Amino acid sequence: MPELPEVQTIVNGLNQTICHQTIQKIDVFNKKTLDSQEAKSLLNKTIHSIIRKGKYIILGLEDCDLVIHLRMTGQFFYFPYTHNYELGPYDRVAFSLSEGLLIFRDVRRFGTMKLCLSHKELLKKLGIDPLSSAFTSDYLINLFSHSKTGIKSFLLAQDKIAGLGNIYVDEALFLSRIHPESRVSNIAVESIRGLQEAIVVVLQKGLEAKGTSIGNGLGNYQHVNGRGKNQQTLLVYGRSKQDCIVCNTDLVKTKIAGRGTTFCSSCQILY
DNA sequence: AGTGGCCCCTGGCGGC
DNA sequence: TGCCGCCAGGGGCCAC
Repeated sequence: MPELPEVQTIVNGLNQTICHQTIQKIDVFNKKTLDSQEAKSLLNKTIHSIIRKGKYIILGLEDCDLVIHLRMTGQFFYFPYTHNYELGPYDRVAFSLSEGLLIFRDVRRFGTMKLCLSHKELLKKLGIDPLSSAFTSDYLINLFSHSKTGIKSFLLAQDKIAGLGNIYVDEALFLSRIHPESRVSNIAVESIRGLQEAIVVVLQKGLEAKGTSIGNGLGNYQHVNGRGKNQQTLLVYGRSKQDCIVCNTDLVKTKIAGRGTTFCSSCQILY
């Protein structure tokens, strides 16, 4: 389940491997992942940059952008031609680059690749990047004052803050001691400041651990060079019925805003 | 504006 | 053991 730290880790890995290489051939094994006409027009183009916007990966080509979303199970792997690679059943797109093979693997086939002149038009609805310097507590307080929705759905909405997903939202709400069923307009200003700090802390911690790799199953997040380590130090996500690390109460799992949500009913205050 | 539900998709797992 | 049905979930879309 790639969120901001996972996508950024993948982008970092791609920058170390495929930047400045030219796309010589593309094999599309799943039509919904990448349109075959769009694939054709990518041929002989050089990858000049790889950046992240929210949870999107943008390959900057000479005169266009390839905008990629991994959704749930999208993964990238890179194999230099000195390494013999045999295609697997979940490989959806294979890019033959000048020096190696870039594989897009996606078990559930939710992932998408779209070609456009510039990513700016396609991604214009994305909200603020939570790791940018503009993401301050005053910014968040202002955002909250214009909304009456629940905090869980607010933090998951990519048009407000771009990059948070279910794992880091649950972690940040626990750290800032805010109950996930709280209404944003009711949350005390001091708690919003705490939440802003908590969001940055959980994302940076995830980034340092190279992301969260849950389980060993097919399609679970990996970066270009292996698994992340953040799953080892999660405070609430995936820990329902286990002890809260602060007060020893059993953590609760419910469904809020359509998402599985784990929290401590004792530590986290309902506003 | 907000909310809830459906859809996409498939492996994994709990329950019977 | 074997099978059924549900769950995971990002985001787009639709109805209310």
